[in-house]
Amino acid sequence: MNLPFDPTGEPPLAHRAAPARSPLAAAERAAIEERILAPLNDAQRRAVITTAGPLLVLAGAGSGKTRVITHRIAWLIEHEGVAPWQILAVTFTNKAAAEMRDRLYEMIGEAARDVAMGTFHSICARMLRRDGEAIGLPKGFAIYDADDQVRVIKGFLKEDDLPATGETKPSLILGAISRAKNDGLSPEQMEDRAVTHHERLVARFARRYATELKRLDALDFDDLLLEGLRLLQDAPTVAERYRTKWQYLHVDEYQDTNRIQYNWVRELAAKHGNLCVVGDDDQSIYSWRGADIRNILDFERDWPTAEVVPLEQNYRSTQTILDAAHGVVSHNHGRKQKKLWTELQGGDQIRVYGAFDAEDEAAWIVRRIEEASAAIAGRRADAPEPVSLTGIAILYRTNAQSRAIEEALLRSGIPYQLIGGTKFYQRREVKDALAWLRVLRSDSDRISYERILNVPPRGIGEKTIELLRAASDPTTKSPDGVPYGHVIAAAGRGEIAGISTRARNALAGIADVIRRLRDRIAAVTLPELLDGVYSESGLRAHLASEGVEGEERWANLLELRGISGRFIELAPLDALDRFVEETALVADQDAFDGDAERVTLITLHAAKGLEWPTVFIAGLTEGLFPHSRALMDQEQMEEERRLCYVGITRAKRRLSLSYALRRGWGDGDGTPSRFLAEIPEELLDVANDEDPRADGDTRFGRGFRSARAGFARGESWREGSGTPGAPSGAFRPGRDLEARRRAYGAGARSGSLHVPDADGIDEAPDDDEFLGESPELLQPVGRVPPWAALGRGVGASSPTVETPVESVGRPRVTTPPRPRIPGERYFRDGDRVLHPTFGEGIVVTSKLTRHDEEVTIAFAGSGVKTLAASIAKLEVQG
DNA sequence: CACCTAGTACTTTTT
DNA sequence: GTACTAGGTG
Repeated sequence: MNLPFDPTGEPPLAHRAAPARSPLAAAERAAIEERILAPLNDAQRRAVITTAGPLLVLAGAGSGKTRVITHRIAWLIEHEGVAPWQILAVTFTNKAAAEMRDRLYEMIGEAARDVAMGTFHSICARMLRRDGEAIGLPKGFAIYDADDQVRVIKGFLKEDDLPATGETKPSLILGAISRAKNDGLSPEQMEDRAVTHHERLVARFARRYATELKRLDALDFDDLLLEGLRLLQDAPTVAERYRTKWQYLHVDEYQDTNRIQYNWVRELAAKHGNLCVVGDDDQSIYSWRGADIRNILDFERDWPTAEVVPLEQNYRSTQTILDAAHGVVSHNHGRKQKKLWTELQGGDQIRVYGAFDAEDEAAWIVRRIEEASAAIAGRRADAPEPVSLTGIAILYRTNAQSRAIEEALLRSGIPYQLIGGTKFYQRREVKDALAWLRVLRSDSDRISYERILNVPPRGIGEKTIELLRAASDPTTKSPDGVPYGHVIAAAGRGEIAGISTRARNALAGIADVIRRLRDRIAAVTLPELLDGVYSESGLRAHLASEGVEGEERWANLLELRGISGRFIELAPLDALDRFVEETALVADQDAFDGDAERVTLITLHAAKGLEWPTVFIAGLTEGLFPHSRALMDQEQMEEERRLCYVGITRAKRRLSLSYALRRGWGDGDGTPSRFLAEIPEELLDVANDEDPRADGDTRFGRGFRSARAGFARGESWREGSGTPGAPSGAFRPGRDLEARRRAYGAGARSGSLHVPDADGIDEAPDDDEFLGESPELLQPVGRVPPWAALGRGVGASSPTVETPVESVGRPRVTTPPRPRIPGERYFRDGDRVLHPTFGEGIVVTSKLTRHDEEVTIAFAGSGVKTLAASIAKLEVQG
């Protein structure tokens, strides 16, 4: 999380003139010029010193755009004498903003703190927090995420007795509402334009949704932008203040801005026109979120005096990688013609592997990583360069693909960090705790109240909630409705008929807890407030009685408490506000740690803006990547292609592309992706080219060469041309495929040694032929618990484990307990531990929190868990 | 009212 | 393989 900056505050909003610019001595000036401009090429330099008026920087992948923005800001401050707080930089993620601030800090020191930086969402949120009242917004509005939104819609569906599936699926309705909002349509306009039955239905929901959010004092993500824009349009005094304050505007990833964001920027820049946007039309991958690629394509039309600076020298990748990326993206139409170049001629060929299935694919990736990291230990003389795990990333199209890869990594003991997936702030217990905090700030936030009412279970069920809701809804007596918090207090006093005694007592208890916690807010720190929430809400006791799952959740709550400590310098009420706000706006990517000695697992979308020496892209089959939803649509297909371009250009030195001939449930038919066919063949090193269909097996995709030839002839595949889920019995893969699957497949998973596969084929593999082909494949997997080497560091030899696997979970040796020293970690990386339920595991890492130690453990059968040492009954094994 | 089970439907990407 | 739902039981 990016620590406090106040977009409006220090220095105060009241307009101040820029500090009087004392004329710089010539020598001083020359020194600044040298320091800021010397590291730049000609084009970058031009972008940095062009400070007045509109500027479009067309920055190809890896061409140093972040560097241009930071140097430009440094230039503005040091050379042009602009005050830091007169500069605004909008980035795509909070992480990017934090990084930019760090880099700027290195260049110019303390002044970096005062530059306004953040995402569109976070900047708007803070402006609205401060000035929202000017357009009638409540001071303490809540920010609703996808989960909260779904709850609102589900409430409607319940009222109407409609199913939450099919055409009234909440996410579908919300998607339609969001699109309309981003197109600037009001619910009324939606209704007017609705033609189909479904459009009318969505329009009605949109109207209801808007009314309801207003009543709940809540804004969703779209509202933050819309209201942010409205603030600039409808509150002239406020708008004028911001326009005067922010004299120099920067927008990164401009190709991914939507219409609302575009208008917001235009409003801010209206007066001075000092607007620098940086982007690359080839990297536009968010049209589904309303991003409008025309914003960048038409910039010169919108700002006729704009200067345009193309950055075409790439500093990141080898020529081979750039040629591959260009090979793919040049199949798109309507792009700004450009071709990146690099001084790094040549480079390793791009490896391509056609795997049997997703497990085989993951295993292949793991082997390549092991090979490369063996080079660190100096085991491989021919290794090109040592590789650290920090420098390796595995990219994929959908989050679901991470599972197979995670399992393979876990098995081989390679540490990894997963970006995305189930996010910390979306976990149930974390959201529950945050709901408690939100409730403390607001009487209206019904969604949050309903979240906490029965967590832990207090005998408040659907019926009670219905009564509460009815009491809260507008009536003739109270046309605006009654705030939910008041209703709860009233119900606790027995003023609402029909509520059971049990529920009534529970509600009185909740009202009482809320009252007590509210009294305490101003007097205690945020972590202490959370302690109060945990104990008085009963959350803590509840989790303690929930066994192992409870431990894990409790660990998350401790983590949340730890995070809340970052706001400790602020006044308690502000700290609460900021904490609740920022936890609502954190992005996945914000969790990425670029220094951790771990392999990174990440979606292609989230990988934008990042880079690694070694990159794997997995799942390159038709239907998965390009995704099936793009197969019929030219525009969407082009976006998939840009996504592929983004993926390829993340790699600095080595790139591997892989696909699986057979995938599970419907995500692709196993035909190698057309993107593979679009890369010039001489750049590729095809490790495996089997074509099961040549043997008449239609359960698999075509082989690489056959597919390539097919694409060259203009053939196309549609989803389903393979036959995933074909009737069993037809399954007759070539024996080498079968053997590979056996070596890597189900039988080796998660410590259980032998599971007959789903097809019932359970004959002995033809080991001889198999071993002859690649002897290492049978090695540890399937013979020893695969997780045996966990936590021992990469490149270390796997320890021999004599224990038969059947005995896993039973202690063999018991050693005297290790002394517990306060303030020091008790568990060490690599410790073998025993847990009453999860069985045996290896400590991956642990860290101290204020009152406890959180231990991350890889268990044989249950995966990786983080447990609180004080609660979990963990035994260290000898 | 809470918990369990079995059955069903569904899978993009995210601030 | 999972996430969610409905329906039954305690």
